Amino acid sequence: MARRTRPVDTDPEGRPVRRALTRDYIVATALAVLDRDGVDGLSMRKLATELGVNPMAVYHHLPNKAALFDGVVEAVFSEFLAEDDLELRTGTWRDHLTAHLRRLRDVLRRHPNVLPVLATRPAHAPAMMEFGDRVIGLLSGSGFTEHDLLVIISSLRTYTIGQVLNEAAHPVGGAAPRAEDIAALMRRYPNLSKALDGGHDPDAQYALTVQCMLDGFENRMRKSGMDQADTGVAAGTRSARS
Amino acid sequence: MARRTRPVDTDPEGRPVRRALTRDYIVATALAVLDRDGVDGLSMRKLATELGVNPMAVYHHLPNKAALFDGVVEAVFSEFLAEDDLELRTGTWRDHLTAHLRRLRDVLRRHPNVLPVLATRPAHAPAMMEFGDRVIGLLSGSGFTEHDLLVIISSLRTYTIGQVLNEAAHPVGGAAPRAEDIAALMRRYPNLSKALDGGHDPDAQYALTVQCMLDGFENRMRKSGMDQADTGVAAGTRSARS
DNA sequence: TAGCGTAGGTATACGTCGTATAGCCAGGGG
DNA sequence: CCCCTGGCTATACGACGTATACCTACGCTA
Repeated sequence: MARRTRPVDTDPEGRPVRRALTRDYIVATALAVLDRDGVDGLSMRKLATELGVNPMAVYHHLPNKAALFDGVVEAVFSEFLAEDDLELRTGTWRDHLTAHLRRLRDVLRRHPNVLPVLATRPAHAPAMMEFGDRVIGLLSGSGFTEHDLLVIISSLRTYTIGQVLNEAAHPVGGAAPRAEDIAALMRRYPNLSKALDGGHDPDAQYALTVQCMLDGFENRMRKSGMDQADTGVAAGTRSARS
Repeated sequence: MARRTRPVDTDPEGRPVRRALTRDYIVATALAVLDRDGVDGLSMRKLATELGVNPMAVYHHLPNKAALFDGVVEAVFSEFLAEDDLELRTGTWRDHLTAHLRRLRDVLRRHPNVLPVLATRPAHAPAMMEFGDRVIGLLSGSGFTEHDLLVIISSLRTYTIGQVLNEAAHPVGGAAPRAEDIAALMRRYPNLSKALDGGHDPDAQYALTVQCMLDGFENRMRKSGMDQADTGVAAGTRSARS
């Protein structure tokens, strides 16, 4: 491998075979490897060969592996923010928040292998702050204080990430569980079994919990109805059971 | 090291210096090391020297490191269940649930370094199932269906774990952030800054969010008031702002 | 009591990991 | 023209998880 030592190598037809190495390109490749091979499958050395480069080359753009992980998490949030920008801003504050969270959940579910990394890197990701800031700005006229909006959005974000993490269930040290073992184990718990017969729909559980949380926040924190056409939403959607 | 090859070595006074090696003893030692040195500080080799034993000895009691992590998580949950057993069962369903969650949160906060491991190992821990099962049984007479109770308890558990994980903020790949950097970064987001002046109390946020979630669940899912002395709790605690 | 299987430890080794250190080399500014 | 510097390579080190093989005292049966 690496028959030539030149910055731009060429394939037999003479076209460049290796892109210029930048931080963004490295991070994007790392995200792809992570999606494909999981957390334990992403090593600096494998990343380097994926880039067609010496392992140490990466260290000229990123100080260490932790910074690489930071970059990957940031990339995922950037993906979310890009999608989020496309949405129009109509409807009630509840519509805004639920749509926001749905997009967040979609992006996270698209990268299940990033979740263990993302979930343990909470507050200091700039994209995460961007997330909070824009939602607070968006809903600042809806009758909540900024502080309350921060509580709302960060609690919902925490729950959303945790829920997607639960559904993905990719333990950080390897060792995926087998579904039948779980089922066998659960038979030992009668109340759990009773709660689970008739199946269990995680999507419905998520949606229901979010609506309940919004109800609760509105009930305790909302000062008055400053939002247009937004009265009685909680009561009106009482029938929205799964 | 290991001057004698016998299962029980002795110190100069002749007392045994090494306890018998069992799965439980290994797991307990691993938990102690994890608490002290963090996830990246727990290796099979360090654990073995901590036990005064050859690295491979551990593999006679646990198949691999993932199983060791499973055991540690199980041990933490067992700690929680032991404390939980001591509590009396009086008061309303809200009292039960909030007390339950407070104990869970306390135990988790006692082991911040276990959190990244625990949070990525969600459903198949027997102690976690025990958790759900007993709460469902405890609250089965409170006007919720078993299925709804499962939704409630698992959502609250997910939020609780995520919140403690956020507060601990120990990223899985190393790289702890510095508080001043976070503050500097936050100044770039005006809405966030406005929301955070006057300080931010994570305990209050947690308690408030839990109460709001309980309000919401009660509002949408509770059939009738079968619990004693429990009517109007949500409205009655409206003034319990932080 | 002699023999032996086995449980539970040790010894050694392999391949992989993150990354420190040092060298190499083309492009550009004096 | 020469040298500095930025970006890549080469090599090396120590730690990691764990496969494999070996050893040895204990408890069983005959």
